[in-house]
Amino acid sequence: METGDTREHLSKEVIRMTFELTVRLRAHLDHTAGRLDLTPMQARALFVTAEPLPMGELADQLHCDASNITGIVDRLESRGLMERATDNTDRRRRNLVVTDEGRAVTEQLKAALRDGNPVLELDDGALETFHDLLSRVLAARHTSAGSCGSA
Amino acid sequence: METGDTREHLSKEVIRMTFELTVRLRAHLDHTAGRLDLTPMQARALFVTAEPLPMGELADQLHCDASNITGIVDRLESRGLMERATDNTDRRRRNLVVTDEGRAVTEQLKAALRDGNPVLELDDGALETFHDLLSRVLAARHTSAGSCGSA
DNA sequence: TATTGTTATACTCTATAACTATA
DNA sequence: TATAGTTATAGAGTATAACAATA
Repeated sequence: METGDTREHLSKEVIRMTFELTVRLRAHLDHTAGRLDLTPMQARALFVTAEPLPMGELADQLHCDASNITGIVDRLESRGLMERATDNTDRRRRNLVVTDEGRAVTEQLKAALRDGNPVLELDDGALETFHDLLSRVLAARHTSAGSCGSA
Repeated sequence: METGDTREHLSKEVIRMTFELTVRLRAHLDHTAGRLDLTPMQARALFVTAEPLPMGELADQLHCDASNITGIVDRLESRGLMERATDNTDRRRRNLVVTDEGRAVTEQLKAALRDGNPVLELDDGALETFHDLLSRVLAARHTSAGSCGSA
């Protein structure tokens, strides 16, 4: 058996499993968000907006077009979970700020996300190893098709 | 420092990172699918339908309501990538079968999914460890909110 | 009576393009 | 002229409920 074949086989398996993990974690997030009366995108927006940030940056972090953010934030704002603050240094910008209620919901979301998360079934040692591997994977720069670039 | 605190801290970090990984892999899948003129759900349907399977089972695997499958399969069928076959043992069922062209597209998809996948940046040893950990995570049964159960 | 898949409905997400207001 | 955000639009995903065909 050649090393290339092993790597090839291993890669295919890992691709399949990361796909499966992604599907499962996505279902977990969607379900958890639903229990808090949040759509998946609303939950992700809250999750990501720890510090005030302009709308375009939220679009980047959520990997979607800026035009979508308007509606998503509209709905969060109408529920009092988020607000648009004006930026005095550049009055085109609207800085998104999570309200107190929004922060409370976000904390509920994070707690609920821990319950039933399959990753946390791992014992301490394995969890630590998993942590290290994730750090390395996430540290790697996006290569060809990482983000929604044109190319 | 107590063990519980370490575990707690580690858990939070791992949750945050799996969330980030999920977002990134999802963007990667969506972008890759788009390059093959597939919507994300169409890509997932093809990915999952290696063996013929009834529509309800596809709904389960895709974690969505059965009513959505009709439209998704309609569009795949109109492109000649998938077909509805009648099941002679139970004529209510329609078994989904990927056509030759559908299989070709699926192979393209899988190959494209490997390119630029951040997980494959890992070296052989780390990849193997990651493989083992994923196996353990995926083997764990869904607990509270794993699937879209009522509860 | 229960199950498989469809249809109808209403809402959300999605990208594209054209627009406003700032810079 | 370029950028941040909005609006309009059309297509796709989403769950719910009511329905047909079959079991």
